[in-house]
Amino acid sequence: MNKLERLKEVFLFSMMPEEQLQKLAGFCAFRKLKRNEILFLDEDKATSFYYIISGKVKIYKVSPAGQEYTFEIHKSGDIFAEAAIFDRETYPANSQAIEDSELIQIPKNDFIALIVDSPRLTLKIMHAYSRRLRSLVDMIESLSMLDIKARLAKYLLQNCQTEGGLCVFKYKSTKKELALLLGTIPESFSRALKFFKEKKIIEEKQKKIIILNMEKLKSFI
Amino acid sequence: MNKLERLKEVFLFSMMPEEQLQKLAGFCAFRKLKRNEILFLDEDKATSFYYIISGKVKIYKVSPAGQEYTFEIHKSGDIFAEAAIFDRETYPANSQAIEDSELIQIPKNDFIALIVDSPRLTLKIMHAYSRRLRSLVDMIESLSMLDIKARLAKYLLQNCQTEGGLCVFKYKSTKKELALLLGTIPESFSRALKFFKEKKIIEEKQKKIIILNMEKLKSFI
DNA sequence: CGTTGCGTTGATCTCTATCAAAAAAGGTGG
DNA sequence: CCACCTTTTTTGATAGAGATCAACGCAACG
Repeated sequence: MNKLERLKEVFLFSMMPEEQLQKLAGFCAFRKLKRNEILFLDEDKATSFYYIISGKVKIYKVSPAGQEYTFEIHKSGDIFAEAAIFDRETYPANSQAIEDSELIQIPKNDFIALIVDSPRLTLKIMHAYSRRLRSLVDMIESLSMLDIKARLAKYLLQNCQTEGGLCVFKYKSTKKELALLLGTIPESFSRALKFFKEKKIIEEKQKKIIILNMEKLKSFI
Repeated sequence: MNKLERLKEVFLFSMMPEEQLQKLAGFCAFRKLKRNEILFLDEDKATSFYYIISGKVKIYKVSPAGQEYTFEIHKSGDIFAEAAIFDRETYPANSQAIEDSELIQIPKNDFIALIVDSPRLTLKIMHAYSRRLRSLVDMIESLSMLDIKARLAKYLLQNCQTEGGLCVFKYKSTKKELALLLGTIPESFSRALKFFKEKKIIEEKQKKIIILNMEKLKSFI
């Protein structure tokens, strides 16, 4: 997979026009970190932010007494130190790889320049942000208001696609990941699926879930 | 409350510099809608987006057969039709007040102009978005990983302020709202508070929660 | 003083995480 | 293609967290 393709997988960049993406590819860098390698230290000048392709990176502080406190552990798919892009001049904490990791490093100033002299890009990014905000708020609502069956029903209805008159949801990964995405565990997820299958509301084939009765499914939300 | 103050309450605008906010106040409009009044129709030119001060507004479509389907019901505090700001030329659905409502109407083009010729504003807005994204992701993690006590502990630790050597969390609204914010109900929230009070980890005074033992509180996360 | 809304407490019941184990699905090598 | 092993998924039994329902204390307020 080349640089450009990898960049497109990062949510923040996924809606960027091709032209800008190529510029971005021009100044971003791919970096590999060995386990325990330090990425940056507290108070270092914040020149870049990062996207994790693989591995894990922790963000931590060390107290005057030498006590270490970990704030966050970022994993593959995360963007981090991005606060540095928009406000801070220095990093607010230390960062160290806790596994061998691969990162994309994006220099802050080049990125800001890219944004600033391209209103269209700005709007695209804002739009991407808006959509993401909306979907996160939606997820929070679901988690706090709905039980597992309802969350599953909602998820299927929101993510299905019509295919030969039928609504089908296809997934690539494992059911375990779907379960986690819905804020539950594989066992409970399996039981929720079973529930709808027994009621003939859905049907499973390989890695497809076919919705047989959308109205009934909706009624569980 | 004047126009400017009201605007500051809208998250999207809350981090805008005063100067720009005043411009915004110059071209936004306050509108009142009677129950059942139509705000815009599907395919109408999308000239504005809206913030709801009070009331409820639904977004809906009508099928060729005359069947109506409601997509969303927006309530006070929501921004809506904001997709229109960033990508679309026309509204993607109809919108109608389902209660008497009051809205702030923000013309899209004026708003875009405000953004576009002010890179600093752009960055501010992006920064605000970033922070909000982060906090929402954090909330999702909490909801799916932590029990009520842990969520309360985390929330208090994240939102407390030092005051005379003590860490204090002050709230303005009701406990009911705090409960909902933590994804639970007043009864359970009250029990969680009681749990920490009995353990002498926190103390309540009026609308303040005083953290007596931060270490112990942390240990519940 | 009644009334109204908020907060707390108690009793109960449901949902779902957990633990344990079986079943099914995928690989792998012969 | 089959036997074997690993991983994923399902099923069952159990326990615990938290929602629900009901009732009461309490303050603000007309």
